[in-house]
Amino acid sequence: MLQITRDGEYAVRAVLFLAARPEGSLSLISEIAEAQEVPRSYLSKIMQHLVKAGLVKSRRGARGGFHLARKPEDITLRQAIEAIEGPIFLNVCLIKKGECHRDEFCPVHQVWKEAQRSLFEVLDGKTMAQLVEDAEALKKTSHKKKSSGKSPASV
Amino acid sequence: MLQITRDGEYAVRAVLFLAARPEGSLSLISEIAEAQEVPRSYLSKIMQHLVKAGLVKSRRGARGGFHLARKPEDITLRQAIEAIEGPIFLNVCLIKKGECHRDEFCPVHQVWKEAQRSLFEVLDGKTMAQLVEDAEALKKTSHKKKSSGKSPASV
DNA sequence: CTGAATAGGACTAAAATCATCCTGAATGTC
DNA sequence: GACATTCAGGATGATTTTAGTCCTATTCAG
Repeated sequence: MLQITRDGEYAVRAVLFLAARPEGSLSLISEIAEAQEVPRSYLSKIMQHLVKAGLVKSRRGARGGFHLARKPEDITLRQAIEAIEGPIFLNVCLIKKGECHRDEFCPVHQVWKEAQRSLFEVLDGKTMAQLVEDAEALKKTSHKKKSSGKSPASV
Repeated sequence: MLQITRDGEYAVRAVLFLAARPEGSLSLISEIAEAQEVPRSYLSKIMQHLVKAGLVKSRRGARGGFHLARKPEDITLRQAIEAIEGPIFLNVCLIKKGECHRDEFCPVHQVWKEAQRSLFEVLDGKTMAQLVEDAEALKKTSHKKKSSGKSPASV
């Protein structure tokens, strides 16, 4: 449907949550699930995939939990998504050469290629570190809004 | 899956086929289906949708068929796709304000917005008229390749 | 040993995807 | 008017994906 699945969305939320934690600390599934509003049992699967994909590391048993396998500035939004959803292809004809025999003469093929490149540019351009910063900036903005009221009458 | 469906792909092929025909001529479903390698009975559904979406007009009965409702230069790739797939939203949080209550503080929301804008820029930027031109250029290139051989040794 | 955590498999309901087939309605031709 | 030709539209269906839940096994700290 040309839309990322809940899996992808949840994965991003989870990775982003871990990125915002102090380095070295472990987070529990239940913590992440609650904070990011993801069904706990479902998130469990997602985390497993993230571990397998090498984005996240886990420790079992008491005092276990999850933490990022790399620094937040070394994980892009696209990587988080593709870790769960697999490689993104806007159209089947982009999967690999020869996947669609029409690509030789199909003028739309090139456009899909360009569209995908353009999408990747955005998704590759955002790291988890940047997103954490953005989140902090947003928090401040919404705080200001609430505390200062609607009209900033008093200068 | 962040991928257009066959529906979308088939719709684009059908519209593109009609765009390449001389103005005023009618095309049969079977013609389009064969030329564009789309299952005939399936294409029938797609054409119905395209008619309802106002991109294509149809005439029933003997000597009936389909033709574009507008000039090829007035139909963009995105319009052809969305006529069948409905509006594109890369993430549910983009559907409308309030669809996702997290958008106020979610730093990823803005990135999706930008990603979608970037995708639309490409898809809006190609008209059926341009694609027909591209197709003609491609035909010439592949022809040249065949006739001139692999290595252009003789200068 | 025990309790706390993740790992992983089995299972499921609902929806989407990708079609096919048949009947009905419209329309040009003889 | 009968008839052949086309599109319109509904019913049906197999398969896959989506979005989960639940239970058991494994691991590990204390």
